[in-house]
Amino acid sequence: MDQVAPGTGRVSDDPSDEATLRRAIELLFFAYRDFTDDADAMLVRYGFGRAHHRAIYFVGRYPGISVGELLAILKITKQSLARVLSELIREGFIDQRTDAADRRRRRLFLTPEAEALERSLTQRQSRRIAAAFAEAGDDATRGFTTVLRAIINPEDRHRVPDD
Amino acid sequence: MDQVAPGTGRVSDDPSDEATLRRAIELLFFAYRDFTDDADAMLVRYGFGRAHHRAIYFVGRYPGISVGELLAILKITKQSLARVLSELIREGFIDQRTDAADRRRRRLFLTPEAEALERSLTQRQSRRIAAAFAEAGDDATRGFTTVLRAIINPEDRHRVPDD
DNA sequence: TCATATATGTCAATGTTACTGACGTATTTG
DNA sequence: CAAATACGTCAGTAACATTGACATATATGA
Repeated sequence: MDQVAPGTGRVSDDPSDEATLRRAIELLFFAYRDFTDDADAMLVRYGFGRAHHRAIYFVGRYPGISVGELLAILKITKQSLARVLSELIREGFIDQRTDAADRRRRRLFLTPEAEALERSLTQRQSRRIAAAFAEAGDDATRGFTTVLRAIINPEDRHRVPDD
Repeated sequence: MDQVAPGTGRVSDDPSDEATLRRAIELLFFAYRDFTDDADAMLVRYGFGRAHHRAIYFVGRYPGISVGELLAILKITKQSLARVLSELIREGFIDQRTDAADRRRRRLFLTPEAEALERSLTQRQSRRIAAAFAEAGDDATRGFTTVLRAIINPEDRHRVPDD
């Protein structure tokens, strides 16, 4: 195998070799697996899943967001979102208000209860990220941000602040 | 809002403030969304989903892996894996061989067809990662790796090389 | 104004991935 | 031999996603 650089006994640092890329793939898998677990564990108590969480998160992030914009962020189908959204509305987690200017648009808002849940979920995940940042240092943190942004499709990079 | 550091007009770099942590959460979401899309698009042609991909990936990564070890990696239930695995075996993508020493164990291997599929899927995802690494630079790449590893539960960090 | 486009909601049918909990069997190990 | 381990399998359930078609309200451009 060419996984070990000659003489070092470690994975090569050449960022384009296969071992390095596979390592990145695996890091993404394991990190995302554990990262989502933090929230999943809380959501079961509400009968919600990951899709509900994502909707709550982005409605909280962009209060008054329209259904169409939320669809563009989540990249799921209208039906998938509709089910999740109608459950959240029925359970009193999301309010829908017709846009005053363009009355085709429904603007979405979190109820106070949902805001509390969102804060709690985000806090959990933030704790994990903050611990990793502290452990890795500021330099690594900047690198993490830079690479993750570069992984995102160019047309969607504007969705994350600090361009 | 305290999202803007005084005088900079940009998101603060303090890696523990809320805006930075939320940005990290969003980066993870968007990056993982686009990253998995690469493979998902190929898998539909085989009638496979993300779970099949993960099984194929890790059996390819660790030829002869046991069912139990695969479960520990994927962190899904035995039943979920059993369905995926039996489909892959039935379709000729995975071979099962009883371990010679401990005959309770079933060791899993990719068939040549699955190896080809695995390479093709991994290549797609690698291309995205490699492009991001090239764009971000070696320094950022190391930071990315360091932080992602720190996000993973400590007891599972050994699963990714270069400890 | 009229035709077209947009935003949203909703229907039916379907598939993948996941869960819990229980049980059976073969095999290894103390 | 008893207990633990590895694996497979049963039944039932649910979350999350898909495609495609259709309805409605509203906005907008020719």
